Amino acid sequence: MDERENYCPVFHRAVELIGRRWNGPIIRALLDGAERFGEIRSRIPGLTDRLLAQRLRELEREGVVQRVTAAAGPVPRYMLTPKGQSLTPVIESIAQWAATWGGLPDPHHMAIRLDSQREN
Amino acid sequence: MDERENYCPVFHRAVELIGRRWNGPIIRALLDGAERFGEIRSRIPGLTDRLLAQRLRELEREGVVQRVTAAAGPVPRYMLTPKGQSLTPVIESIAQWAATWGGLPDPHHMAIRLDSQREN
DNA sequence: AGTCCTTACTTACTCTTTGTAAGTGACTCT
DNA sequence: AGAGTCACTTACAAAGAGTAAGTAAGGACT
Repeated sequence: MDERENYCPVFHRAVELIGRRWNGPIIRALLDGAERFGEIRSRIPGLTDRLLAQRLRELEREGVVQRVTAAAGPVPRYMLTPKGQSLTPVIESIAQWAATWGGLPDPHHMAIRLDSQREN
Repeated sequence: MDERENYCPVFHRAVELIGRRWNGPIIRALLDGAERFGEIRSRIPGLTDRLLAQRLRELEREGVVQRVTAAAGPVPRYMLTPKGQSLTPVIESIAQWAATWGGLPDPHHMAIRLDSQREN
């Protein structure tokens, strides 16, 4: 009785890549111009070295991020590939949704908290 | 030296809610018209009862999903709240991205697989 | 030149979240 | 009444994430 009419593994893979813990904020930091390891980390409270290193490697394997070690400066830089940059509309639509529905646990509390948080 | 210029906890929360394991496909199934527990589960290969029940409860707490138990039919139905329905553009932008960059591990293989998968 | 410091990781260990599998109670169908 | 489905729940093992400490490479200071 299996009715997987419109299930899409490609979508599934994408949403779990983007949504995997810390990946959203990491991609966002990169889109916002962060390039160095410590720069990304310092923009994301709670994110540790271990996980950042791991996530960057994964994103690199997925072709979203590129690690660049310039001959001159031995400090590695991270940047988004075209595939990574094309996530802009995704990040923006999430930011938009978050801005609208922000920190509202459930509809009953909507009115109460409408004025608290509000930036993107 | 902490430069959290434009970090946004509301965004962080949103991206981890949407991207949490199984949540993307679950929301998509609901947007596509699935209403019953087993209906959702059968559309998402790999998703088990345990996790679906847990995710639905969480999404309910977040005000994204509403569980409706009609007096007549004791079979519960699930539906998206307005907050949940407004995730449409997010899901669509991810589907769009997935359709374009589908299952491409890295840019080098782009050309090779351009014609394989392609639906949303 | 040597020591001190920062940066970008890695490793070891613990705790939480998932996956797997097997129930359970409510209703339905025959 | 008995068997089957449906919507969960419970128990346990495996995987992932958090915490903390360590390390190699490069620069700055003296």
